[in-house]
Amino acid sequence: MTTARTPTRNRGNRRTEILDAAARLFAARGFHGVSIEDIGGAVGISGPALYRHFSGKEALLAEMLLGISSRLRESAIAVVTSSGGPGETLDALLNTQITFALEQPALITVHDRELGNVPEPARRQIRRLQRLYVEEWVTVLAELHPSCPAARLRAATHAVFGLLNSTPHSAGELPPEAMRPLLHAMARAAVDAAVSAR
Amino acid sequence: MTTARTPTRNRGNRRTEILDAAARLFAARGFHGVSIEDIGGAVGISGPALYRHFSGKEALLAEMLLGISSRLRESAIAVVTSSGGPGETLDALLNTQITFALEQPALITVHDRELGNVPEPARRQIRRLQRLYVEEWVTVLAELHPSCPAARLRAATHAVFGLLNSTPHSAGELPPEAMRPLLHAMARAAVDAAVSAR
DNA sequence: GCGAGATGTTAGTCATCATTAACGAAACCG
DNA sequence: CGGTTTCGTTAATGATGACTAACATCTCGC
Repeated sequence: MTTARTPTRNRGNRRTEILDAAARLFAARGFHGVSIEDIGGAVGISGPALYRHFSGKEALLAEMLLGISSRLRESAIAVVTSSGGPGETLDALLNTQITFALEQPALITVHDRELGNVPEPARRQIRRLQRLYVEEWVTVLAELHPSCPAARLRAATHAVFGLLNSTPHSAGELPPEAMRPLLHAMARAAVDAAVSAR
Repeated sequence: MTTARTPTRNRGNRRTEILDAAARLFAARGFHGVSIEDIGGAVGISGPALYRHFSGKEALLAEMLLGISSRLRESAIAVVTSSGGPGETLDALLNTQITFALEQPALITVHDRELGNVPEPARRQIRRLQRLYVEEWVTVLAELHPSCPAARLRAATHAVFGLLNSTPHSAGELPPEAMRPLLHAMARAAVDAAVSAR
């Protein structure tokens, strides 16, 4: 069984290793504040070796953001198609977003800062995925309160994302086991307040 | 009345004009994504003329962030020292932060993204002001619910900032007159949920 | 009117950086 | 084994960009 080992040593691992390191660096210093040399150094190879894995720095960023957007959207679809009432679905959406925010703060940071540095073919696609993700939330919220105008629901959704994605700022204040229920309670209360018209 | 005109033409206006333009550019493309030439161009002068007003690009950023942090903190102090019960004080804090977030989205964006690019003498001072601003909030929240541990209050405060500072993302979804009460209601509900122990 | 300071300008300079070139070595395929 | 692919390496190369120098101009105080 020759395929039992690793086909061509570690195929694909280097790519994701690079993407992870780059995400951390981009989150800390911004896309233009990180050099190709920095990224290579972070994974033990040096400089232009990156071009064996990515066609360029912008392509690397594009793949990173595309990956994040797709994963978020896919998890939202999984949640929405499976569960029961809109209240439970909302809680499940909150949970997946909270998990993501707590486990991948660097990706969260990069995701909402660096879209402007993605070149045009990919940028549109990322925006599309982000929009679709928001619409999953808006749909659930609309079921929960049909009389609320969609624009208000969209604004509320963005505000909740802001709340949940604050984790990079409050890093270390509380352990994740305490952070998770706190964020859930706050977000749920915020949503309910947004949706109860005034 | 020679002083009725403008002393030395427009003393000080150029500086703030530059700071405003730079804030917009930094918010859009990040500190390293904006050149000195870009900033000069945005105010009608070209390139190295900036060095007549600031000692360098980093000094410009430092002054920008220092200004933001000071203004936020001063407004918080004004609110806290003036008003009545903790509930009213919290609402007043929310209102000033919402005003800032709605009127100066670029400053909000730069404020929580670019601290890492400020050189060391100033960075410490900015961090100090940010911490003090958070502590104003925490103090008010503690009055509102003394049994809640301070770490939880701090985490909740950061989460509320994330919610309120989401305005750059939801730009255009709702007019500011609708955005303001929505943000207030959501934030207040989130705070109350955070503070009611579980 | 005139020297000074404030405010610009354009033309270097010197780093940094993304990207390419040219070249090596290990692993796999036959 | 021999050859090809994969994954690295260390030099260029070419742009870009922060900052400095040398040189106007304009206003103001006198």
